Amino acid sequence: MGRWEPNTRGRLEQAALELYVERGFERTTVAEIAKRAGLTERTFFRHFADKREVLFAGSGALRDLCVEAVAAAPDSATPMESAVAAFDAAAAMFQERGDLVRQRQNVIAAHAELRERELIKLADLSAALADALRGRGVSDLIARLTAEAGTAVFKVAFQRWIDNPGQRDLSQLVRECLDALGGVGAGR
Amino acid sequence: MGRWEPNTRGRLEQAALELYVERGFERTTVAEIAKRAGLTERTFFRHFADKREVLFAGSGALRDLCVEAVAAAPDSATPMESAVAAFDAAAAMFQERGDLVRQRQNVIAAHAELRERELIKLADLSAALADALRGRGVSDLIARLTAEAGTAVFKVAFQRWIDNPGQRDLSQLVRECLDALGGVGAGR
DNA sequence: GTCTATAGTCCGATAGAC
DNA sequence: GTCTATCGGACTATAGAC
Repeated sequence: MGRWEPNTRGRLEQAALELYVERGFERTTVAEIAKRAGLTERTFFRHFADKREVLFAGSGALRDLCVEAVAAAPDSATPMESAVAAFDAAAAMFQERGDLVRQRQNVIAAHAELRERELIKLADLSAALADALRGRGVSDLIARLTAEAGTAVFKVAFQRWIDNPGQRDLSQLVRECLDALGGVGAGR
Repeated sequence: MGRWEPNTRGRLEQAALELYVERGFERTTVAEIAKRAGLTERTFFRHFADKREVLFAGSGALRDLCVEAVAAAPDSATPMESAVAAFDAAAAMFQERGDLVRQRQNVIAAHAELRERELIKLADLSAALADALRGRGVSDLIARLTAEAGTAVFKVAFQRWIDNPGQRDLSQLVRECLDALGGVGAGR
């Protein structure tokens, strides 16, 4: 038991999300977030590189989860099947924290700066997936294409999941989108 | 002939790119850009929303070009064929300004902030393509999937084009990537 | 065109854990 | 002693308000 309250990062994350929801992202200062968490501005920046990053604290863990799912896919799996295993893992994580994810997504959708950050996190995920696929012996070109196209499909499925709350399972939506893309003919 | 030198925007764009190349994006201040263009800081911000945006001045025109290409595709074209027409138009534009595009891409690749901005411009392009496809009577789901997956393919092709200068035509690379993705089985 | 708030960095100080 | 986490103040540049 130390001098400080435990779980500094978590408190900052929660305070930030609350304030972003209450007053909007732009009308919230870092000083206010820190104050609500019982800390100072300076401490916020020790934990998060900038005001946006605090909303994406879980993205590293999500990426690791996806990479592990690709690595754990059976040898017989095609590149796209391996990628789908990753998205299933991601979908399960989102499904679990449904309300929190939706609240967070509302904030992100309302601010271009946050959408930018979200997109680069997705690009990081895609790069990590491509790496994982190369680790399975997939060629560089196919690894990149599978990761990018898979991420694109996931993006569409996720958006549908957000827009239609409680209608369908996210991983089911991913499969439907993938089938639809196959039907449209990626190579035609 | 007015009181001011002509082509204010263009001069700011050129000064910015030069300085970003010479000293790096972060080590360049807006005041320096304005000074080199013979203008004031204030004028810079009247033309560009922020320090990043000056590198993406052409993105609106590129998006329009792509949208027009989709609209101009023959009625018999599949959604993906229409999207490919858009990417062909984009490829021609990039091919034409090869050196400038590479210089600009070097700067972007070196700075996360700029990659973020690039990604949102690509997302805007994808959204515009989806809109154009819906305008052709394509369903919302297929329009989004085609636009997102097509953009994903273009991203990979563009990266290869940047990494291997002068080897192959960009539009040819797009086709090769699309074929490779079709081969890997988007829907399997 | 001037003024100002805020983001974000840098330096150092401090206080506990080990 | 070392390591790590918080805090304080001064500072620059961006970006928006007036």
